[in-house]
Amino acid sequence: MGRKRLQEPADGRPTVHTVAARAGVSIASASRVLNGVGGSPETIRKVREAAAEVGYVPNAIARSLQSQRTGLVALAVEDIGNPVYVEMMRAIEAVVASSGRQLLVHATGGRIDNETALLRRLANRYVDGMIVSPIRVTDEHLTALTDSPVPVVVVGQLAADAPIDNVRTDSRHGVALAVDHLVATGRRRIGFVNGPLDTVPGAARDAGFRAALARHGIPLDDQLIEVGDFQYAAGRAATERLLARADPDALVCANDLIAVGALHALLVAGRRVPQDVALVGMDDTELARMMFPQLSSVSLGSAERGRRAAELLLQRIADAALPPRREQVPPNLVVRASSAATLPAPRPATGPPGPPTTHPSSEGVTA
Amino acid sequence: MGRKRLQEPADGRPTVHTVAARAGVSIASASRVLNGVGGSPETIRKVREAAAEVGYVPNAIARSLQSQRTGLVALAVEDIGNPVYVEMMRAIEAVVASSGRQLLVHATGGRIDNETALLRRLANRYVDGMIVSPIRVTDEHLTALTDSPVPVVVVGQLAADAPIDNVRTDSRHGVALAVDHLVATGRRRIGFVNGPLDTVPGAARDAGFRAALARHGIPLDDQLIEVGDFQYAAGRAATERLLARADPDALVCANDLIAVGALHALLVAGRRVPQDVALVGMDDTELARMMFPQLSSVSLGSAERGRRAAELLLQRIADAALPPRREQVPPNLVVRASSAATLPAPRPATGPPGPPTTHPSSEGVTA
DNA sequence: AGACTCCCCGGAAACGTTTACAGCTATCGG
DNA sequence: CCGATAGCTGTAAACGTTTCCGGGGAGTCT
Repeated sequence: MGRKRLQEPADGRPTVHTVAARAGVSIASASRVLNGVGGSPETIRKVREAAAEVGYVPNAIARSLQSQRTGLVALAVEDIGNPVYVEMMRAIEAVVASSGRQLLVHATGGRIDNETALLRRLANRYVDGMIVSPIRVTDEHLTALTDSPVPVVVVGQLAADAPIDNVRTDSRHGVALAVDHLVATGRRRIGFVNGPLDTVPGAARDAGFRAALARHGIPLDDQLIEVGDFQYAAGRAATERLLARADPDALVCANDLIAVGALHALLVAGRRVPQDVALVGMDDTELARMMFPQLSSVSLGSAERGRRAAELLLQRIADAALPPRREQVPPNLVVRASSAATLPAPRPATGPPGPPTTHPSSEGVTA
Repeated sequence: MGRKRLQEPADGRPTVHTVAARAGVSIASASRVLNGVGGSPETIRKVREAAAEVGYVPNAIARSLQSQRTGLVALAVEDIGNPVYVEMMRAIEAVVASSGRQLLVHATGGRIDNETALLRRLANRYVDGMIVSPIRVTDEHLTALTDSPVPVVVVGQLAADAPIDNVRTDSRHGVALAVDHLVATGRRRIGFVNGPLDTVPGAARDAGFRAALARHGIPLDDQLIEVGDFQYAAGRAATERLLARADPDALVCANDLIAVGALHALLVAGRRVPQDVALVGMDDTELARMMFPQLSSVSLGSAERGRRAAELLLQRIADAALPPRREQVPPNLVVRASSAATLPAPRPATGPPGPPTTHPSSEGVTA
């Protein structure tokens, strides 16, 4: 004499049992109709009616428990305030949404323990997959990535033999594009404001800068290199330090936030941009176009990388047996007003400045 | 002769059954030990050991189904690229994380159908609660809010009698602060670049601007008012249109993105800021401090509003019977270089400009 | 007419966890 | 020495859904 299951939970919300009882069918039939699979016309009508009457909405958790997927995809980035991640997130969100899933965003603050903790928590299956863009990578990190219980795609540099889906760019080459451009327009005392050297992007950009100078036969001057965080304030402070001890005629910045900080520092110091100092940022975010003058910037294809990472992830979710894949998005220099002048005019003592130099607000020329 | 339940699922991941079997105890005991409630020392040792050996991680979905909560909180904003929402999100995330929950971020794009759809989906119980900052509110929207099945907190203006937790600011008064400041420093031809008038913030700011001018006895000049989106590009375009037909000596902008666009348009047009045109933004985001000159801006306490909204939400999740509450965060003008000059010097035909005016990069003075 | 196919339906199992309940042992107090 | 009590344990139900499986009815073909 089994006691009949409660039709209506205490909190009053209808379940499939409520609907089934009201329609006078079994929960199996009700479920089938609600999922649009099977059911006679009469049953379909009755169930639909009952569902509408009680305002039935399926419980996503119960559904997930049954189907073993949550319809959630996570994205973990260092700093959600950095426009480059906003662009990447937008691209990812578009792909993810088109597959009927939702995006969960985590800010790791670049702290590595934070990120490994996140990877560990993946094991509890709350998301179907994760895209992570780590700026520091340790061995522990790497093992957490490789034996993650849910699919993971990494955006960024990764050891060559790591069997992890990976979409990267070549930021070494990106820095080279910037240096080539500056050298070609007559700059020689080229400074570099970088992020922390113990990060993957920081190290790559540093190597790229040194190699590019060497290729042009320009001796490296340590006084022209500064390091800070990948943030506006750090970029501004680093540039102030650099200007206090050296006199660059161009500045390459490791990302756009740093470049904006550098621009601020240059203008405060009375340098004209680009006449006295040419400026090139990196990431080509919206921020670069907002500045006056507009900033030249090396696009690392963040939106494209995001889009591809999302596609890789969706494919892997669909088929876990896929071999690990690796995609690469080439960097691309966009020249704007901040580095447009061809050569640094010899600094006029106090020349007749005329009307304020009208910077062409050009939309930027792709190199 | 009931067939024994499978100990190990096909996908090989350990469940509490696996652990229990390995430890030689019942799943109930295993669960109790793993949750730290009860268990003899011997049982505790055995279960802990077994769990460690098989690398057991509890399945969050099953747990959620049982406990009726997911540990997820959603935030829905119009544009994730707007720094003001980034600041709000950071504040919310801090509170939410300190309660052991995670934040799910939705970008609605300001499309209202998108937002109501989101509210509907809430009924599937995928999150424990939601913070929403709508820029347009319809009746349908309002009913979706009021009879939402999960707790909702609204950040922004709302009809006075809506029984919904709500934290707001007084952006009318915010605009008034800006206008007062500009009038006090000698400006008279004050322009206004607003967002769409069919949005709640757009309408409030418009009303505030008109009221403030009236209070100072300054006649309203429609030529000095422009409207666009709450975005950089729209702000720049709107300012260009405004400058083409009028000659303001100050500009109030409905948010910082618009203000940055306005700054760009002003500089391209050869206007000096603040000497020719004083500029005041709104929201006081990081962006305002990045610009050169740094932008004065009316802080609407977005971080504070976010923090309070998160706290309201957590309290309501804990106790659904609470009466609806309403909190208010006062606006606050921060004066920086973009509106620092006390009065507009009569425009020199072509005066001796000397070295580029060194804008003090002051940290801003709170009014 | 009988066998076979096809479709629909309902019962019940399953997803993995927590927890109410009852039974057991051991300890302690009287 | 016996009863009460406290603490631990295992069985089973519950969360809400999907889905496997077997039964039954209607239709069709031989």
